[in-house]
Amino acid sequence: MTSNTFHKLRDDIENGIITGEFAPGERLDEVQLATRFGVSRTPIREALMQLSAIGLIEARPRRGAVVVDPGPNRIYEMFEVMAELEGMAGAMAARRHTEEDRAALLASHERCEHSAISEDADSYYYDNEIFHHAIYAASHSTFLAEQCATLHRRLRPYRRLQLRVRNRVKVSIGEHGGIIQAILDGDEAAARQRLRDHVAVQGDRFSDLVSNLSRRDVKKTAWSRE
Amino acid sequence: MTSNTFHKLRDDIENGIITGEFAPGERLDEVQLATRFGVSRTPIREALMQLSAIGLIEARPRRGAVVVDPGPNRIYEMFEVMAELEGMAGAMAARRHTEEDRAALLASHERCEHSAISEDADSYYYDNEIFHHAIYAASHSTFLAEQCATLHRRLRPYRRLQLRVRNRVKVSIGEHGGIIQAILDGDEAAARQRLRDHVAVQGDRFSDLVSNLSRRDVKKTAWSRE
DNA sequence: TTCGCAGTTATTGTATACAAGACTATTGAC
DNA sequence: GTCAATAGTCTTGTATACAATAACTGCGAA
Repeated sequence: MTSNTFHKLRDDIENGIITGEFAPGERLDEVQLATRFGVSRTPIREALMQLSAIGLIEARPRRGAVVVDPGPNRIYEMFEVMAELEGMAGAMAARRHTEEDRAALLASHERCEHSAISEDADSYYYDNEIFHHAIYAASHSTFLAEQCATLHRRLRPYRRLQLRVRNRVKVSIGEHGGIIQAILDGDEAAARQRLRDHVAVQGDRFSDLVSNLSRRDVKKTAWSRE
Repeated sequence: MTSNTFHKLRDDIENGIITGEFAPGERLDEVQLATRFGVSRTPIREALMQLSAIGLIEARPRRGAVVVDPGPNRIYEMFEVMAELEGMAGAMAARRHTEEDRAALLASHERCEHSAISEDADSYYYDNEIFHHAIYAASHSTFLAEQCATLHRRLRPYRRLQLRVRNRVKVSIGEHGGIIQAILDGDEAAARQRLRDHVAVQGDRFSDLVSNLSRRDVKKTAWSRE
């Protein structure tokens, strides 16, 4: 548990970005972060380097690091790729899922239904992640699972925005049911297609996303006046 | 041109890994690299941090960094994902390519044919990269293009191994022709399918890959005796 | 009043010094 | 003779000091 110092820093800052504590476009001051976390600048810099490599922040030479602010277009592109990767994971899961995968999928699906009924947005959000990770695991491709998990994580904040749309949770649950069935039936094509559609931000959902983004932007500018 | 010091370091080490100068499993000593590049340990560490975040090296706490050694299985998985992403890029390129994209695709294809005829393996390898990047660009999804480029880069060494297989270059050129045609015809499904098949490591090609990998391993152990 | 230049300040980039954990070798005991 | 424990060394992780550059502010001139 020694070098977890810097590892923990990385996760903390990453979480700060994902939760919106560090708003997109915000400058990340090294000494400020250092004093905040009670460490020197060195481990902070190393954490920022990693985040920069992942693409969460942009390190401009001699000008500090800022949280990247992907425009609606780029966010849409990210969801597009995510949809394709999830579809792929679904197809592979349909072909390769084991008895344990089947149990995990069903269990996570039930938990999602439970949270949806209790209308607890946060717990649904959490259980939804478990559901998707169960699919990644069932694909039995560790590399694909990692790629999916990484992208899923990066899209977290926007996924969260989407859940605010009226009835989205209910619709989502219904889609989950169809996905589970396709996977357990071993129907690759259906699993791929349903997961693609489930993840993709198409039609109305895109305008909903943009609308939510701009609402968040207002809050961001309010913050930046502090 | 100021902070390019560390940026250059990162690229240099990355290149060293990709070209095989730093063999998989090899330990990367910080002071050794520092003296070699004539800098202090600090920028070296920052470069290693980025490579660790990308997944090219594994940083074990207090025990140094080693070049990751993906087994045949993982390499296969990476090609699988690459095939899917390239197929996606091809489908989007078929739908969205502009007149400039068309020109770039045809030009890069011709260059590939030229290198293939002259049987210059290195220049074919290089022109092949340009061809694929032309497809990424034609997809007009910057995020997808970035993802493809990153994965393409990581698979470089293994791609190179594959070209050593007899007749692979000739077959590859033929596939390129079909891909170009599908894209320019606007045939999304065909473009996706042909690119998938072109990239995927299926059937004999997988055993060829494994065979070449083990041959490389022999060379690696020979190196490590130096 | 506004634009431009220069000096100052503040922040990043790099080096070095110090601390702490892991590997190794040697010695002692069984 | 072999195994284990301890001391020593080596390497990584962190802090601090110094250097260099970009941003800012203030002053002056057009």
